[in-house]
Amino acid sequence: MTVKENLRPGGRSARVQASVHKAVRELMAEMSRAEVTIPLIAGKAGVTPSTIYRRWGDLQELLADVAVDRLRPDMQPIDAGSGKADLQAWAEQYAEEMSSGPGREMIRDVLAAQAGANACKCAEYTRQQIDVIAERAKARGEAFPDVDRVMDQVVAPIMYRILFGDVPATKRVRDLVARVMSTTD
Amino acid sequence: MTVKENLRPGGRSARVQASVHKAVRELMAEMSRAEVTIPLIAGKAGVTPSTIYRRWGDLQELLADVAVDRLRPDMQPIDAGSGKADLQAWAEQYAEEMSSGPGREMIRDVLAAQAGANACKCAEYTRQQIDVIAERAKARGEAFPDVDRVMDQVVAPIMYRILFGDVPATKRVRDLVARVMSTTD
DNA sequence: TTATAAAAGCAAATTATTTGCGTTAATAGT
DNA sequence: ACTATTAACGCAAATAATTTGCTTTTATAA
Repeated sequence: MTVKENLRPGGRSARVQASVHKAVRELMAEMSRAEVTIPLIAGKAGVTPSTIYRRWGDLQELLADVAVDRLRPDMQPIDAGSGKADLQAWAEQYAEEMSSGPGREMIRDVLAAQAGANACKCAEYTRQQIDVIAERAKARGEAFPDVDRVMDQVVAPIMYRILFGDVPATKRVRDLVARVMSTTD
Repeated sequence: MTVKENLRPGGRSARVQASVHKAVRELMAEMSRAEVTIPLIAGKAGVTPSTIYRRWGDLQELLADVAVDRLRPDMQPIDAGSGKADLQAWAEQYAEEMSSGPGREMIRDVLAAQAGANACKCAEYTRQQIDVIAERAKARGEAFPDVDRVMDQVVAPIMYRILFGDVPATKRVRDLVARVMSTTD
């Protein structure tokens, strides 16, 4: 039994959404963000511009919708043997991905949209990844800091630097992890 | 002696910039952001739309330019008697201002723009405020954490929550300050 | 199978953006 | 103080994006 998304007549399944998302991803790969327009996307997706305008409102909302999709982690954090090693490996990869050109653009797209729901989803994805690491550590019998604490002391500083300044260096990420793992409270 | 901004002929002083900024501020006060357009701003500022397009490129860059201006602190952090009290008072006010409706919009405008320079400026303003608090504490002979540390453990978590989720509660802000002031390194 | 309603297509109307060219005004050099 | 120079601005035409009214299509409910 498939899940029905629309409970009323007129539901249009996900065909348009899928082809529009695909068109956005492809266009963003082959040209600069400033050159991507809704008529262009519509043409590539085989739909009318007005369909996109009515469904997403404007380009920013559409880009945010696509970006949050691409920001969803596609795998579990790797198991590096201990909670600290897991968190360190995860944080380094996170910092690298998010500070890359495409990573930065996706974050910007998500934050630039009016609807705040997309940004919340991103934070939720991150939190879930850390949750996995925390649960694994607890299952091993290790001490592991509260997830909120990790969000505050590791994730937030990494993201702040990416958004408001430079790329966080690997050493700095390691320091952040070391600090949160060393403090008892 | 006034500082010359343009070293070549043709410099146009700051008249247009001032009137356009003023028009943006006034329009943003009386209508929603989605309704503000460049032709509207141009009309109110008494300039031609093409002037704005040529000077700022697009609406986002203009809004970012105005926002970073408004985000500049207009006074020194208040002196509450001690480094910890200073930082606590400052952090609470910062969190409140930035999580307010206008505050969120200004941050979004700054981050949504392509040019990263505006975002850097914002972080620089914040860092300067904390610098003042730190210097004052040192002048009193108090211990005070490194400014980078305060950025990581107080400013970044506040901003992360504002951008990616809920409004940070006062209690949480106080906890962040208490933690950074208690750890030796 | 049929009725219904949400979403999509189409095209005209509106609005925003770009661009070429003439004009204005700030500075450099005399 | 005067003139030459050049960047920025105004204007208007051309182009492109967005909105909107109406029709058609299609997924679901009955």
